[in-house]
Amino acid sequence: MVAKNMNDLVSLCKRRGFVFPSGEIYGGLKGTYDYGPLGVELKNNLKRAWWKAFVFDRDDIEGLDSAVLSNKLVFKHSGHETTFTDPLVDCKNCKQRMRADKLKQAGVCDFCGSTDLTEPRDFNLMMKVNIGPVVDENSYGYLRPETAQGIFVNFKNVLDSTAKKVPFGIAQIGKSFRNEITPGNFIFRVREFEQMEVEFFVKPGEDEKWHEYWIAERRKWWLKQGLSEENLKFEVHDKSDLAHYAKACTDIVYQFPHGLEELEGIANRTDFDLGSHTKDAEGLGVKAKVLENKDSSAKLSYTDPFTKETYVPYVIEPSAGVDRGMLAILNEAYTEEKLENGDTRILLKLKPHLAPVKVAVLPLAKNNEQLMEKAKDIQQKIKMLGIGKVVLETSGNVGKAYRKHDEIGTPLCITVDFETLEKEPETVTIRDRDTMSQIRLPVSEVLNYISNFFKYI
RNA sequence: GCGGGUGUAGCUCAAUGGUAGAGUUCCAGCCUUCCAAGCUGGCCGUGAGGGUUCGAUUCCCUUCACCCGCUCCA
Repeated sequence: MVAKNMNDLVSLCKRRGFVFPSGEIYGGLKGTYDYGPLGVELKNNLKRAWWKAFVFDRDDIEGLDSAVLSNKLVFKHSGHETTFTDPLVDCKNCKQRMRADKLKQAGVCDFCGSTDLTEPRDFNLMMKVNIGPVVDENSYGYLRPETAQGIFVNFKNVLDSTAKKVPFGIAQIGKSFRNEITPGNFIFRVREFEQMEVEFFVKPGEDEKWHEYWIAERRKWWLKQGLSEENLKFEVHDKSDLAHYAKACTDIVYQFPHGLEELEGIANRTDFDLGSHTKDAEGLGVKAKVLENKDSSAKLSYTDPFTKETYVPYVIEPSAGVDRGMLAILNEAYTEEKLENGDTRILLKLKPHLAPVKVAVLPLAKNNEQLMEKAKDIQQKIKMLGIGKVVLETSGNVGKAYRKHDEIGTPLCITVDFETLEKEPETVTIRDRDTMSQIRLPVSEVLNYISNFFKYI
């Protein structure tokens, strides 16, 4: 499948209420978007699918929701204060901008060879925020640049309160903030974004095996969300291109409209994180290069109950972007279909569990009170199934209503017509979004049909 | 942040230094017998600020946002 045009996706998102530029009536704010009535449903559905797969369906992962506001010591010891800063230089000759520390030759422009470069300037990617009513030079903290650190600093709390045994993981979904130098490509790169991360703690030496395991798991999960195999690729990072915390990293990349780009990073973070946040790293035999930590009050180690061996676990981190995931899913689902009469039908072929609206109930004619009453009655019954959003669709005529729900990805439309009123037992038609085919069933069977249809994969 | 481009109705697109228009969407009413039907009426707009001018959506400046390229690694 070919990547779609980003403009078509942006336009649909705006038109139907998935995504709006944030604070649009005031001109917007760079790198921020608001999710509308349908967008929030899709996003919640995606997060719920993730949470179910990794927290509910497994016994070796626990959930967490840590604070966005962070004590600055967390990001001092995580290494972000020093490494989350990019020194950039501009070439005065050809006007290109480059990472000062990644120039092919120091002091020489990669593009035109000029040596007329500006002094390196630091771009700090972390958002500093004043905390507390009194503003002074020490009253700041950070909006977390990643959810991961909230997990590491709670390692001991979770271990003490749940009696988990290594290997085990902690999962978290939440907002993170980065002063991206150049936000762009719609919701792909934004300054406020949402992550879904598992930090999976393993015994040193078993880390590479678990790394491979998680790469495979995560691939399977994205396929279940509807991404196609041909648009999903892997990229193994070069040793020279690793983040400060990682020993190895494999990205799951997706063919977005704007290019092949990262959807999720799966990193082997070694014992760098727990090692950085623990006291007495040296005494615990931490292998990663970490600085001595005199601020932490805890030993972040684990003692094997059988062998009595004490060590600082290694961490495998599958870290996915929610917003990016949603963009990938929208891109994948967006379909333009030529109809026999020459019309184009736009539809979102979303997986049922992700669809913002699960079922639309349509009275064939909205000026008929009996049809309306019956439709409302059936809508109520479907709502009681607890599958999600079920709407009564009364705009336009049936054809229009079908097209509208095609475009927002509603998998099933139930139409209440005159036959429903006339015959016993009462029947309605169920229309399938992707095939446009209809079947007629008694209402009682329809409820079963719908429950089964939306039974989670 | 730098270079280049773009901002007119929810969407797609017109027009003009002199009252900003169409299609579609949306809302209301009439109608309705399964895939964007019809009729009537209605809501909504020159991204924001300033300048030139008798008059600016149009020309100039500033700003904001978006798109493409450079750096981004969810």
